[in-house]
Amino acid sequence: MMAGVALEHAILVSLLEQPGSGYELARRFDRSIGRFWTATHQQIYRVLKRMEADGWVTAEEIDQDGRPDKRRHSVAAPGRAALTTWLREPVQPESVRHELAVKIRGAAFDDAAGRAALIVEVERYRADHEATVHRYLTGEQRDFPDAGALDAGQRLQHVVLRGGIAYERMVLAWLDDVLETLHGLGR
Amino acid sequence: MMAGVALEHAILVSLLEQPGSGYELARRFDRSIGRFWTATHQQIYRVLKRMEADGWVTAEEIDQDGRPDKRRHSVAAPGRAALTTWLREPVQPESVRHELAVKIRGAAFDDAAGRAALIVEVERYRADHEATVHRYLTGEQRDFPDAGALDAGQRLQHVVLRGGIAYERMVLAWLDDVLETLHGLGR
DNA sequence: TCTTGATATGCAACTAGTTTCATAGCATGA
DNA sequence: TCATGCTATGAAACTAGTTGCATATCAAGA
Repeated sequence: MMAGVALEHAILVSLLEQPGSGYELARRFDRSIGRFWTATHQQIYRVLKRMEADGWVTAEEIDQDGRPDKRRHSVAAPGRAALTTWLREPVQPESVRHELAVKIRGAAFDDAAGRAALIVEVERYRADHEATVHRYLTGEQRDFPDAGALDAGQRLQHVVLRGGIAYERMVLAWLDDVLETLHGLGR
Repeated sequence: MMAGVALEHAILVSLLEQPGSGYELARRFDRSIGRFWTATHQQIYRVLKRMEADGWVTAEEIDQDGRPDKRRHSVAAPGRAALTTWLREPVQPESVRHELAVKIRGAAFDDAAGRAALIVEVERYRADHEATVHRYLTGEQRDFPDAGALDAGQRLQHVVLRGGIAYERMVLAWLDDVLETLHGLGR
């Protein structure tokens, strides 16, 4: 296993927090985990299958009524050992793919119509982030109502969520700066 | 060309700002562009070759004394047209791969020794970001000393740099929160 | 002279991630 | 009954990104 390859590890952490099916994991990656690690369901099912073959996770068939059966995965001892090993490796620098920043610098090579279109896009993008921060704040109220009464795992989940909130707020303030700058070019 | 596939476009923007060799592009990706789009030199040379074959960029052999020859690339009309088309496509959400956040949540499933090791890693990580924000601030002073006397391209580069600075400051504040939380678990 | 280090370019093999497509159960409402 | 939509899993093909290697020029210093 290479250092920095973390989808396996993100899945292990998520399954340790709460066992679940591939489908459930995919939804968690769309919400909570997806804040800092994205993955599609295809990728998750593939990696889950590999981890099962390697004995890192076990699966249990669950009959459900009212909906299709599912396979609930749990972390086995070798998976937990692999996670511990990985946890003690040096942290890789975060990698960012920020398309909007490329487009903003690219706007210098487009005309007024292109910059007007970019303003519209930035406003839409801003609305998305506005919605995200509200979702995070609602989740924070729901999951961590009493900051004094949390166990270790909850405190760690909470500090990561606070990071997500701080990130979203920073983005919103920066997008206001971007919009002001873009409007300023027209004057 | 798929939407959201932006290495080509990041290279086009960088070459429009300033023509240069693959090597120079790789250094820019380590510094300025790399703030929001990472790429290794191997990837850059490969994509550059493809863009040259597609007529998006042209290359000119430059004899240098005191160092090896290089091939300076410039954007050709089809490349500029491709960039304009891409600029007007909807902006994809930024994708984040934040390994540290996974490890913080993972620390709930490690022992006290593991958490102590994580604290050391977070401190090292914090020092890296501290150095980065200083580098950005120095670059800001150097490249944008007089905010009133900038052309459109410089203003757009400046607002992206301000985003980088805001991001780094947010990260530093959050890492302080993380360290406090990790220390709090031991008490 | 020999080593180190920066500049400069590139191939080959591998791993990770995305996109498209396919299947199927079951609930709800038109 | 039929369409829609959510739950649930997965294959196959493709594209992007990483890692390891290879090569070469030239400067500076041991």
